Amino acid sequence: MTRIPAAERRAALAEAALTVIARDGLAAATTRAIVAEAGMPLASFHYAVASRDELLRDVVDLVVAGEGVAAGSFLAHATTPREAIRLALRGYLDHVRADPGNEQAMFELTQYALRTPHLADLPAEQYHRYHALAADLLEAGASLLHIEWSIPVPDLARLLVTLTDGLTLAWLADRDDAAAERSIDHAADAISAFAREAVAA
Amino acid sequence: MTRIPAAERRAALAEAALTVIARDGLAAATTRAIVAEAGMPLASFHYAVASRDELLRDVVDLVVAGEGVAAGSFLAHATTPREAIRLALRGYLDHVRADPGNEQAMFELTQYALRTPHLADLPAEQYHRYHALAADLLEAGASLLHIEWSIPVPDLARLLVTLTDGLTLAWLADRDDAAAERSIDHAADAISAFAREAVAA
DNA sequence: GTCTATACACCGATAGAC
DNA sequence: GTCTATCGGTGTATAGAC
Repeated sequence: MTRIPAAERRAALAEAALTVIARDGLAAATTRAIVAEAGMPLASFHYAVASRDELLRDVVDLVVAGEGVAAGSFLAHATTPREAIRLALRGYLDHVRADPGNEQAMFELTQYALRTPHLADLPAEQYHRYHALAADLLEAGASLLHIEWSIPVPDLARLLVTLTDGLTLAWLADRDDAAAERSIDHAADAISAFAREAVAA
Repeated sequence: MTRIPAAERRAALAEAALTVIARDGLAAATTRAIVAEAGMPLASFHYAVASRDELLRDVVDLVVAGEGVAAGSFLAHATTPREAIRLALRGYLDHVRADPGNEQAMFELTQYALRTPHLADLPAEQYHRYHALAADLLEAGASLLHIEWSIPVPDLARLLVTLTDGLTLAWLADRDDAAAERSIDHAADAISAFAREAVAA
């Protein structure tokens, strides 16, 4: 077989692991299932990565990075804060509906990491990045709409992530599209109350 | 050994399973770990219950019932809608902080059930009961404070559960008490905007 | 360097002794 | 009815042939 650098194999294994977790769940993501998905022999696994838990660390990085890409480009068409929040949350829900397995994978990984001593630091970092991402979006939206937020942006960012997590969990549980959209509309009403006209610079 | 009815053993096993899951995680809740916790021989497991998955069904019932008990008695001291929401969410967060393992157990069970064909119907039922519980609390609060909600109570109930789920996930991930309390304060501001003076009956 | 073959622990579930 | 002993299968990880 061809010679493939270990770092490259490692990345391919992380991708394969995410595919398996999204499709079949974390419990089904055994080393055997992962190498089968990646088209590698079993022994390549521990050649490229120290342990299954170490690979899951890479997978979390992968998921968080992907979430960042999905979050942008909703604000472009909004003309009011309420519409901006509503479109952002709708966009997020669409993203979840289009690929529920990926979102489930994220929750399963977070819960597993919290229970695993070697990975216990991961969820805090993961949420720190979510909060930073939400804060960036809020700043961008404010500048675009010439408004400012009446509470600190980090606080509002956390509240926004709280809403997306909660919306996702409820939708995953009951798949009630109409109820989810009503939640989003009400949440947009509530959150946009924190917007006010910007004072001139 | 003494003769113990199967139904009683079944209940004892569900309690033991919840203890193990809350302490060590769902992955660690093997049939062996559960019977060890319950002080029973291994064979008693499949004598009392058809399969491990069937027992997990009982465990979800147990968790949901427990959640119901924890939710009451916050409203008693509130004099405004904002305070009512704030105290309810604070009370919930205190409950999570006092026993994080129990809340983690709930999330792990929900995600597992979604992945398991025989249990796939459970999460919808579970969230239906959460939503009903939240709706009851909102009705009680409204009657106590002589207000009414400006959006349908089921909608507001779902939004409230969304917030508790999101708050819990973020706190489990980063254990940031101060940030969680700020989220609660802002959420209470936002949600209490849906309260208005009641029209006389 | 790469992969086949295997070690060893633990899983859910049950047969069969008491 | 109750429990000990065990089955068949799968898990992570690795030794050793190529």
